[in-house]
Amino acid sequence: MFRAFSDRTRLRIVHLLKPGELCVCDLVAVLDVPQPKISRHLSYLRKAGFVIARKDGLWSYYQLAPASGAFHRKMLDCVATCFTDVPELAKDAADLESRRASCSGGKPCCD
Amino acid sequence: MFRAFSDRTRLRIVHLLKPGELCVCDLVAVLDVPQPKISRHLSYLRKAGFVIARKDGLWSYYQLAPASGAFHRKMLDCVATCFTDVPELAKDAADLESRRASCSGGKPCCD
DNA sequence: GAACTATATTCGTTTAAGCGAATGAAGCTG
DNA sequence: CAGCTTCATTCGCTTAAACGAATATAGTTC
Repeated sequence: MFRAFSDRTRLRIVHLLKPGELCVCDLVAVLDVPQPKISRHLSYLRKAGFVIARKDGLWSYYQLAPASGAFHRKMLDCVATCFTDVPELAKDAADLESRRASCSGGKPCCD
Repeated sequence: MFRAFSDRTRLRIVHLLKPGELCVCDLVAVLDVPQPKISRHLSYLRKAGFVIARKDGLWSYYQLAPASGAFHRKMLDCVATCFTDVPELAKDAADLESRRASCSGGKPCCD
């Protein structure tokens, strides 16, 4: 369980997913890591029950899974606190914001 | 940070230390793992700032470190919740209790 | 001080995690 | 259908974590 959060990339993903669901291409663009790496970590988080996937045509959207128990809830709480301490994570959120602003269409812009 | 808790043996140690300080030999006896392994994990936890050591003659006593910040506090909170979910941890606590009963001296009994 | 006890550390090996590159699968578009 | 886009998965490799065995350290007891 703790192991799911013991990786930097996974933490960054969870952080970005906190406000709401995101497309895989958004994560790739904002975190600036190769797409297979993102998919691998998303798969890990999905199997651990921390995120859920939704497919819409060509795109896959991920969001945090609703807490499945007391431990899960505490865990998310704990992660949220951790976010305020790590500057890199704040930068990710800002990057996402600016990306959101630049592509205003209803569909994601993955180019 | 999360990585410190991502190991089964370390989680068991932290669990046993929750009620109060323990001697290394207690941990070795209760968890039934080799002494060097216990010492290695204690060293890990000490460097991560989660436990503190106290030496009294021939024995070393370890206890949980006081929370050093919001994140640390949440983390301990999270771990406490996790304990109720894992049966193996409950067994450890019971083993410690029975060991406590059998050696009633003021000093630990490490034989 | 010699033998013993509890704990810490080192060494070499094994095992698991994470990664890049390439490939596969599925849906869209023209 | 051909080509393109998004995402998932596999393969081989590299790196790091964890381990057992042996050894070192430091304090105790006789």
